[in-house]
Amino acid sequence: MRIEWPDPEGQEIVERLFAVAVALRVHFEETAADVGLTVPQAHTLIHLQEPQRMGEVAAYLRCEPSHVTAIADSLERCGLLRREPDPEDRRAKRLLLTSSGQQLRDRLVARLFESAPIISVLDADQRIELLSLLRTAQSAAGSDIRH
Amino acid sequence: MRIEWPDPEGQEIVERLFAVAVALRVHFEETAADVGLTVPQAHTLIHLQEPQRMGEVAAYLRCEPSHVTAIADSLERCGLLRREPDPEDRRAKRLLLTSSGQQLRDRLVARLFESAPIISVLDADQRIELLSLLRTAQSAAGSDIRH
DNA sequence: AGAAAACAGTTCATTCACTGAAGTAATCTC
DNA sequence: GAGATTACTTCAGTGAATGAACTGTTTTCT
Repeated sequence: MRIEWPDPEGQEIVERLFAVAVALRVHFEETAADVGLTVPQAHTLIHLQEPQRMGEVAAYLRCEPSHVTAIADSLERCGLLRREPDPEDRRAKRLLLTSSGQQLRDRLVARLFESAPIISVLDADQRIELLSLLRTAQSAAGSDIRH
Repeated sequence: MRIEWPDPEGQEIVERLFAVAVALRVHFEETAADVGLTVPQAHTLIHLQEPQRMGEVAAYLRCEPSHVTAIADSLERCGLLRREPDPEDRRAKRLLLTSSGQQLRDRLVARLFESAPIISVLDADQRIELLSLLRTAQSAAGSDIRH
């Protein structure tokens, strides 16, 4: 990013974290495309390990509910999920994966994690160290996956 | 992300890194919006610390050259940059910031770094540790900033 | 030197993710 | 039980991004 900054060490951390973010994003896009999904479709599929109400999916994706309708339409057309009425609230619908949706989700998740950039280079000790730092850093802030 | 996985520690690292990526992305979007820029406009401005050829900017943004034309048009209309002919190749044009573009870039960069999420929670020792891990992890792979 | 190929940027049509407003049906509140 | 709120849908519109066709410039090859 090449940025001037009074605290060069803090700067480098942010730059490198941005680079991590980019690498993960590209990794996600490529993996989704590999299994024939767009990015929002892949995010939705990943989130549907258990059936979820559409509004809940919209909150997860940080988008308008109307957009979830469109994503669900496309995934339903592909036979990857079904809508079912929510037994607790007849206004709401729950999205749930079909068996082929479940299979595709498994493949997607496996590929996403098996070749994730960055961590593969670290040895066991370094991983533990990194994990501990990430836990500390994130203990305050809460966040979700997003495209 | 809630994902089943044989190596729970590796899984948690990847999940947390995804969360970092999301947080940084949101931070970037908000900061860009704060100074009145869209995400691609902000990325372009940041990259123009020195004048760059449009094709070079396209490579940096990982987009088609025709899209850089559109971004440059909008930033030029705002008076933030100028096109100048590349002295070394009359086919090419270089984008360079006007003084108000330079000012806006400085403000943007300052805000981007001053309140970056995650690191602000860590103390000096932890920062050094994190930085060292990031350096190790990224020594192999090269990557750039992207939306 | 001169013709052909490759290249830098632009224009335009189109795609796709996403928003926002209006509508329908079900549930909550008083 | 009337009125407000909520869950999803429909539809029109925005904005980021692509890809093909075009102009002008440089490179390459003989």
